[in-house]
Order: sequence, then structure tokens, then C-alpha cells
Amino acid sequence: MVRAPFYDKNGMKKGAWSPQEDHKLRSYIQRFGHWNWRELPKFAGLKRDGKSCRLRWMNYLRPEVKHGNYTEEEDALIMKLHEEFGNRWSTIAASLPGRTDNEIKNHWHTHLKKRAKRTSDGKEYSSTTSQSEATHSSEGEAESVLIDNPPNMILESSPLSPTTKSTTELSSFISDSGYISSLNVSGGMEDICLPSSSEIYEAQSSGDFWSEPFVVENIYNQDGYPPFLARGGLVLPLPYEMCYGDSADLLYQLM
DNA sequence: AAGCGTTCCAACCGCAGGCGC
DNA sequence: CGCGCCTGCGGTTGGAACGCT
Repeated sequence: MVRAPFYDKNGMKKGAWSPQEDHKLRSYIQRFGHWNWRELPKFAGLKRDGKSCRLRWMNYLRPEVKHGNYTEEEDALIMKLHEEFGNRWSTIAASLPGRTDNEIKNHWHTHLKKRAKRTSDGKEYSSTTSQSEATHSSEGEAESVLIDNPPNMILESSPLSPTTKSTTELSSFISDSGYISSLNVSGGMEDICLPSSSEIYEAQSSGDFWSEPFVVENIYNQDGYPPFLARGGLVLPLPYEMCYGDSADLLYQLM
């Protein structure tokens, strides 16, 4: 079902994700957001490229993502929207909370395409859609079926990513939403790892830092954060190993 | 039980758009 | 304006799971 894991010529892992990798990525993003997909895997302790991490998060690990079990209503809506928008899967996905463009695309090709073909011959399809239209009618109905997001739902455009947030704002967001607070099994927000630059240097030089040979002077300014991050007043998300100890493992077991 | 074909979906790839410099 | 970087999108593929003979 999934591609066998392998390493490409750059040492990047490809193919199926292991539960450990999922755990690392999920934990990291839930704590720090996806501030930069390209850099994220290094900080999360993953030997994956950013694109792969983004895909895995968007299509599989996001808490609001639903898997399988398409309802008749969803099927009808997909078919209707496909008729309207064609293969613009992201547009279609926007009208189906919890469904990703990739999953909808797959679902279309494996199930609905055939059904659409059948029904376009008979006219069963249009009767189905008219039923659906009855519930969310007239212009803008695509938006109107955008069912209310659950309280913990994070849209792609949501401010989970701290790129636009200052440290204070991010902390406020995090505690207000209760999102990351709930992750702090062993304490409060102070548990977020914010070691000094010397700690970072120590960890790096002791060899349990990233697998990549970073030079501390090039990466961290005197605040201990990479210049490109510190400029925006953003707290540096720390490498996975430094942030997740036993509490993360405990959390993982609870999940 | 074994071999073969089909189904299905996670993941990859290439491209385009947006943005900053 | 051109360039490079990053992100997101849509098409395609790999291969495990499943069904059939």
C-alpha cells in the first residue's frame, strides 16, 4: 500500500513514514507550528525533506483529518463540486471539513469517477445532487456547507504557524486555545524548551544535536536563535531531541 | 495453496504562483 | 524586471491488500 522506505542520494528518507517519524512531526508541529517547511525537519529531528513533512502533516497527521467512511452526503457533494470546479481538488476539499485534497482525489478516482460516469448515462446523479442542493442552495452554497469548525480544528490558514506571531502572541494563542497546554503532561507552558545558547552549543557539540554539521556561529545569534528567526521576534523551535523526553513518550502512549 | 490480476491510497514529482530582495 | 525561495496544487506511481481462478 505504501512505498518501502529508502534513502535518496542526499540522505533524505523517502517512502512510508514510521510511527516514530509521525510522532516526531506531530509533536513538533503541535508545539511550534510549521514555521518553515524546509527547515522544519532539521529541527524536528527528521531525515525528510520539508515537502514530505508538509504532505504527511496536511494529509494524514492533522488532528482534524478524517479518514475513509465517506457519507452519501459527502459523495454527493464531491460529485457536485467536481461537476462545477473540475479537478480543482483543493477547492473541493475546502468545502469538506476534515477531508484533504489528496484523499478526495483518491476517492474520486477509485469510487466516484465510475459512479459519475454511470449516473451521467442514467440521470440518477442529478437527482442525488438536487437533494443535496436543497439543503445548501443558491449561490455560495459551497461556503454554506462549510460546516462549523470544531473548536480544536486548525485550518491551513489558521494561526497555528507562528510565522506571523511574536513570542508573546504565540504563547498567548497557545494558552488561549489550550492546544499545547494540553500537551504539557509534566507542567505548564514553562515546559517549552527554551535553553540558552550555551545549552544549544553543548548539545550540538556533544553530538546529540542534528545530524547535520551546523556551525553554531552561523546559525545562532547571541540570543541563541538563528538570525532569520530572531529578526522576527520568533522563538526558535528547538530540535526534537532537546524538547521531547519522557513526557513526549508518555504523551505518545496516551495517544 | 499458489499464482495472477485488480484495487486503492500514501507518497512522490514537477510545475506554477506568491513573495521578498 | 529578474531571480531565488517557499508553498501549494494536481497528476502520477509504487506496492500492499485483496479477490479471483
